[in-house]
Amino acid sequence: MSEESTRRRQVTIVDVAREAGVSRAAVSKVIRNAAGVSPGMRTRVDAAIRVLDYRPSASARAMRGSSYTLGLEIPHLGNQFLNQVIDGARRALGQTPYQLIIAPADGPEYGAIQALADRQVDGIVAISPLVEPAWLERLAERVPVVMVGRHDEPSNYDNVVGDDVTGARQVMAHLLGLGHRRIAHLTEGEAVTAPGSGIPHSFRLRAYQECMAAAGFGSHVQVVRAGPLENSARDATAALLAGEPRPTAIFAAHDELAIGALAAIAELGLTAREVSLAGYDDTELAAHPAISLTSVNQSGPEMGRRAVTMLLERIAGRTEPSRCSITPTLQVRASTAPPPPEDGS
Amino acid sequence: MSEESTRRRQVTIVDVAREAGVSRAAVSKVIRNAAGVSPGMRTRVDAAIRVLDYRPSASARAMRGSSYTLGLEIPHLGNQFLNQVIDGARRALGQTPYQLIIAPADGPEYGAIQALADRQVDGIVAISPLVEPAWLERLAERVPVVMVGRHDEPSNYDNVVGDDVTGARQVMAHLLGLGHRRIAHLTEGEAVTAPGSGIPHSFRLRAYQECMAAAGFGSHVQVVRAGPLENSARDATAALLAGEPRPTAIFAAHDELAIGALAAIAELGLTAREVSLAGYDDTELAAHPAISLTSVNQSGPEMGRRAVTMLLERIAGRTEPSRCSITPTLQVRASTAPPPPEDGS
DNA sequence: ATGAAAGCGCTAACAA
DNA sequence: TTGTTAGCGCTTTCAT
Repeated sequence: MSEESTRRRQVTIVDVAREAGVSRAAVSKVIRNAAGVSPGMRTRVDAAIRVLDYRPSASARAMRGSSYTLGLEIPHLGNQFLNQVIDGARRALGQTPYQLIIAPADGPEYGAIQALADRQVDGIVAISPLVEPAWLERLAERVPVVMVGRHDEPSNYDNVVGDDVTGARQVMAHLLGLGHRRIAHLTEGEAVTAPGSGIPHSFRLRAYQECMAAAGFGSHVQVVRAGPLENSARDATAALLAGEPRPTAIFAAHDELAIGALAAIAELGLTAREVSLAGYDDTELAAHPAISLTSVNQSGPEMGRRAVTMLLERIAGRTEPSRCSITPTLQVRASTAPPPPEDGS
Repeated sequence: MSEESTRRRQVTIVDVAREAGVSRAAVSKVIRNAAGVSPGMRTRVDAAIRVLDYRPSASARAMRGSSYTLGLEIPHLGNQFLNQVIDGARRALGQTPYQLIIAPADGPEYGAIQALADRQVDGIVAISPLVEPAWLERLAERVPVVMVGRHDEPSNYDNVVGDDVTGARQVMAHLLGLGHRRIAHLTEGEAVTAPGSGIPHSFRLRAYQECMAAAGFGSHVQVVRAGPLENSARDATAALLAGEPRPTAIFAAHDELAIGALAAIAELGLTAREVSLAGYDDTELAAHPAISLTSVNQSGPEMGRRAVTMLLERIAGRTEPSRCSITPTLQVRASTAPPPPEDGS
């Protein structure tokens, strides 16, 4: 009659306390490694925990103290660079009692970030979201937040960024040094590159424009934009390469765009000798012999590690905002080469 | 003296009840869309919720009912195919009240899956973990579980798999049809391909062996294994291609291995005319012109969608196990071609 | 249709 | 050092 084997009742701290012949508080102290427990007590409780296969309820814990959970929001899955950041974050958590959970967004990240907060995570790492800084400031009053990849000047949260101006300048110096004059920049939509948005792409774009102007090629500035769709970068590049005069080099604002551009280049049967291509992020694929993409390494794992470190500091009590900027380095590969000799020269 | 602007007290259901001039129970009913609330009540409560910017605490809800959270465990980030599965799962959740969170594992997945259970998720999607089926059965007694990518015969949980035998046979029929005789198989370690493990790779390996034998090339069976390290597939392939006689085709057990193999092939300056290459999963990259990899499409998004659907059914009360097998289709691309003419013929 | 009250599993004062 | 107890915010009978 009773639902016998269907759903066993959960083992709680009370069961452990009874099994070990101690109080609930004692068990609580043991599982939190809190002070004030005798070795004997600890031994007995640990034994009871093992016997009963007890698992503390994160929800119940969250109601009184911490959930021992850190939430990480990403704009979308499948971006290799972001995966590196996440991996760095995960490793940094190492032997801490915290568990990392990831909330993937799609489009405006408010929902995913809010969902993490609703779940009483002890802290949030938000990666490059399009959310309003003011909104984040408010959220950060309630829960520790570290933002990765935005050049904001937050007062309630921390941020970790790459030095995008330096990175972009390295690319441009490399391309200009090879002799390129008609260098195009492939980036994302206007919303993402708007000056003052604080988004890395806006800094890379500006640096591109400034380098072109400084080299005296301001009139050759050509900005191409890819939308969020699958083959957008590929199509945009195909259109770019069909125009006259064709650029001799393309600086893509990140590797994913570059891979898309490479598809267009490959489809036209062109090589680095005709069109040079540089990316940003130095993802795993960039090093692949079939791709061999010149790219800027801003060490994603390190960014993830730093983000978690800062978040743990905040959880531990720090309230002054902290910033961290990572200096990138250029990885030169086969996708960039000197331009072909000028036509009619 | 009091901590004024530092940390505002959280808005609770009590605040909403007071603001709306109703009871806590009434508010609870409204936020759950439960029956027995008058339109007027609903209106007033909704208004109060908006005014106070109230967010229900998932932890508190989890203690009495659901957490409205579904957990998804993946063996590791960065696998494009798994990302497709996740994306399918995320979309399937669509307008349901459930939020998807992801727990990345590394190595044995017990920890990540357990972490999700500890957090009182309402259900778990586990992707191809190396965990003992018996362990999962026990867990599934306490929380709804759907397993993706293992050919188990579970009694307490559901599973979603691709038809790996059919997929592998399609690859082999294609390669044999092109005239290949010395076909090697690149796969993962012994633990993953052990017969009876239920892991897809074991089925793909077996199908490879059987197809070779059936075609009369049993003596040409050559299984190469890649470890978990970065360039393992690349190195293993390089060693394979250095041997004599060199195989004319390689069937990689999944695209990631194939991409690694391609690196070795490209480094030797070889093309599809010398060495054909086929993968499995038909990831985005396989379609890239610079890669153009023949691969088996088992529609990851559909697998994710199905997994979530089944999980929601279980949450709704189903207890009989359910299975779902997805039929794959072969995508032929430029990486496979007829073998070169036999030496000394 | 609405409200009162018990209690989910845990932590943190405080008492012993 | 150990135990007692009061909640955390919510859902859910059960009255009204």
